[in-house]
Formats: sequence, structure tokens, C-alpha cells
Amino acid sequence: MKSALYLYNTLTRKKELFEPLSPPFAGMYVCGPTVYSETHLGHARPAVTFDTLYRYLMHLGYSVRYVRNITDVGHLENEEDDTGEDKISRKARQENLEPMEVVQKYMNSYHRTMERLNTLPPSIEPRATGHILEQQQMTERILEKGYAYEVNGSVYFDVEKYAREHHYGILSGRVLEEMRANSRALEGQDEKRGPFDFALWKKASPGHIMKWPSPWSEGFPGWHLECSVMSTRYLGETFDIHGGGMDLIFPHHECEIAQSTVSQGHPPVRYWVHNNMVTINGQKMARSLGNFITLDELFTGSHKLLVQAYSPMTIRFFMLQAQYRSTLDFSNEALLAASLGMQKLMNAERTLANLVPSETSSVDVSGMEKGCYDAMNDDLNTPVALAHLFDAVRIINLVSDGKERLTADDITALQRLFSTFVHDIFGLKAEESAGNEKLAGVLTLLLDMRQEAKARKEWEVSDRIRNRLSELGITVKDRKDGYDWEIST
RNA sequence: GGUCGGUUGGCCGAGUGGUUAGGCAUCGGUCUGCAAAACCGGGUACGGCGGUUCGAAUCCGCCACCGACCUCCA
Repeated sequence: MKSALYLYNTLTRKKELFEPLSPPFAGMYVCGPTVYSETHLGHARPAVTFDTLYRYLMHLGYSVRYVRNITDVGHLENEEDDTGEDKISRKARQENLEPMEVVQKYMNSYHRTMERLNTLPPSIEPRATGHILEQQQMTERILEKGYAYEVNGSVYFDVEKYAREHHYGILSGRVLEEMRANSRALEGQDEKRGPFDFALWKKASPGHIMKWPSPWSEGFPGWHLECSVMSTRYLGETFDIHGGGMDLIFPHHECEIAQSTVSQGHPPVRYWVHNNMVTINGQKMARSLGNFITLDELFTGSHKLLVQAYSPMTIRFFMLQAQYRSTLDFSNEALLAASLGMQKLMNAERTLANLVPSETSSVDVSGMEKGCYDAMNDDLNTPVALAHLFDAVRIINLVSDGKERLTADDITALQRLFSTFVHDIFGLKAEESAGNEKLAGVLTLLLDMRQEAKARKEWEVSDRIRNRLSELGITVKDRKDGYDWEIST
């Protein structure tokens, strides 16, 4: 039951049983960010999606090597008009920094943000600039095989030639002839023989800062090359899972397939997994569209579209409420709902810890675990798994209210369910409370005194305490046999 | 223009032939000194038109609208 995981493979357009090449090992490569500006909500989607997949694979017992790269060179700002400027070089010029300062700054910021989202660090996080030599070697190999050509110190992949012998478009469903017929005029740019050829190596223009010597010129590697090189280097010539955003299917992943197929004689990846986009007002959220909200802005509420701050775990829960291949639309209403829903889930877990066991159970808790596994095995259907967890929430609250009963064994089973799915797999954790032990002590003192006031029916005193605390963001919940309190984040 | 995907109740979002998805919001009730929390119950749905079927949100056709990609993007 546990191990029958089905994943949607973009390559075959079907859900396929996941069977790694060499169990118990599983390899996964995911395209990471180009580190030239702040991390935004869109970046959280693949991060959370593949973190969840990583966690689930480990839970199923696989030894997973999870590789996620950092693109720190070679991502051109605008290839089409041939300004040919590297995103990072450009930012460095704008901010008057060394390119590596730009890289470091935004990489640090990315890591901080990922940590707050409680995504596990990848097993290896390689950087393009650390693999210049291998990228040159792969370029050479492709040249030797005759699928690339050099012009003025730059080397391009010969898509036309490749497409005569291989299926260029196998991943994206694109047909070269149709692309030719429908592409916009690409004139005057170029050194390229064919309009769809892409750079393996780019000669640096005068003044370009990030460049390395090579057999062809002082220059830098093309964007698509780094992922082929680093995935092969750390996962082998054939590996299990390659992940990334759907917007990378073409050309990026299509080009990776072409490069590796030529270089090693066979395709590199067995399961291509792609997450869908986060949208805002129905449109993709992207840096280039200028409609993005950074994760820091979400965490602090400092963006004009935000009516309040949303915690990292709210963002994570928000992502999990949708299946990863669906678009997910941003709105304050949706995030607020996620925030409240998550609090309900987390509160139930605390309630669970205090349940008093009975001799017999009056409800059946056996189906929920299976429901969660079935949902996860069905291409990571996290929203359905969450629905099962909310079934458990209802039961926990009923038992807490004394309306149903659970045995100690069943309570333990529920605790295991929460521990496994909420924490281990979904990566949700209790928010860092705004309080600390001293605050907790003060609150206990104050609320004990309020209980005593209530016992004396001094409602003015008890209400005053409750209202003042409420103003401070501390909610008091009276119970039959005491009280509970909660600090809103 | 081409390729692919989508259109589910106030909002988000599951669901591929018949059975309550779930969360949030809303209404009524229970509990409570009053609230809050929790629980119970209710209402609101499958873009339009046609077809297949005993039966369709789910299959087929046509139409409308939206989005992604078509070498900047997670």
C-alpha cells in the first residue's frame, strides 16, 4: 500500500508507477532559482512541491539524493534581441556589486526563506560557476558528435540536425515545423544557423564581467547546459526524477534532453515532474511580469495587496491545499482561509496530546491513514490527504468534548498519523510562538486569577482580563475544566 | 497563429458515470455568566448548447471565456 506511488510524467502524459532505477536509492534533480533578486511566492511552489515529494520518498523508505541547483551564471536577460546580458552581471552593474556579491546576497536570502518554509535542504546544491569545466567538456563532446558548431567564439547546439534524427519536442509536444511556421521573425541577430539553436557557450562581450577561458573564447556557459551537467555529475547518466516549474518545460528541459541524448547517447531522465504556477488575478506571478509578491513581504504583510501578514506555515499549507499540477490563485481571502484552516489543524494536534483514553472507542479511526496514503500515492494529492486529516480533527475535538471515546491505542494511532503526515511529510510545524516560557508563566498566573474571579462571579474582572489579552493578540478559550490560550501570529 | 491545460457553490480547492470531498465564509442550534473555541444541522455548485446513457460535474461534439508555453521566468 505504502509504496505504490504514482507520479504524473510529463514525458508520457500519464500517471506512472514510480519505480526507481536502483532501489532503495532514488535520485531527484530540481531546477533551483537564478539568484539575482528576492524570492517570491512563485518560487515557493516548486520548493514546497518537491520538498513534499522528497519527504514522502524518504518516508516510503527510499534513500534519496535530492539535487537542487543554484543558477549563478549564464541566464541571459534577453536572448532574443541579443543584448546577451547575463541576469546576474546586469544586476551587479545596477547595484554596483561584484557578481558574486549579488549571487551571495540573494542565495542567502533564498536559503533563509526556504528554511522558514521548513523545506529540507537538498542533499547537494551545486552552482553553475562551480562546474564551468564540466560544461566545457560537455560542449566539446557535443561538438565532437557533430551536433554543435562554433561561430565567432560561441558554440551553438544544432537543433535542426538533432531534430532530423531525434524527437525534438518529445517533452513539450512541440513540432519544429510548426514552430518554424509560427515563430516571429528572428532576424539580424545572429550567428545561429537555425532560429531554434541555443547557446552552449557564449563569447563574452567587451565589459562583460563573468567570463572564463575556454577553447573557443573567453566567455560563459549557456543556461540549459548547467542542469544537464550537474544532474549527470551527481545522479548519473540516467536518473529517476527531474522536477521544476511547468514554465521550464520548453525550452529549458527540452534542451536538456537534447544535450544529454547527444552527449551520452540516451535520454537522461525517467520521470519528468512539473509543478503548475501560482497566479495572481488569474495571471502567472513572475518577476518579469512585475506582479510578484516576495515571500518576505508575505511574512511581514508589507505589500500593498496584502491586508495582513501570512506566516511561512500558512504559505506552506496554502500550497498543500492545491494539487501541485493545478494553478493556485493568490488572494487575501484564500490565504486567510489557509491560515485559519492550518490553525485548526495545529490546535487539534495539541488537543490530541491531552485526550483522556477510554476503555473502548466509539469511532473508527482506521480509515484515515489509508486515505492519506492513497491520496499521496495518487500523484501527491495533498488536498485529499488534508481532507482525511480534517476528519481526524473532527474526531479529536469530539473526543475532547466528551462526545466520543477513543482507546489509548487509537489515540496513539492518531498521534502517529499527525506525526507522519502533518510533520514528516507535509513539513508543517507549530509556528514559533510569539511567547516564551516566562510569558507562559505570567499568563498562567493571570488566567488562574481570572478563573478565581470567575468562581466568585466577578465578571467585570474576568472580562477585563480576557479583553485586554485579546487586544494584545492573545485569545483565551474557556473550557469546562479550565482554560486554554493561544497567541496569534 | 500553433501546442497544451483550464472553466465546480460567497472564496480557495478535490472529484473521470450513480454515493457528504475538505478548508474558509454564512445561517440556525448545543455548550457558556456573556463571548471565544468546539460540536451538531442547513442553504448555496458543477461556463453555454446539443448528444450518448436507466443515470453525467464526470464520456462525445460544437460554442464561449480564461491561462501557460512558443528561447526572460519556479
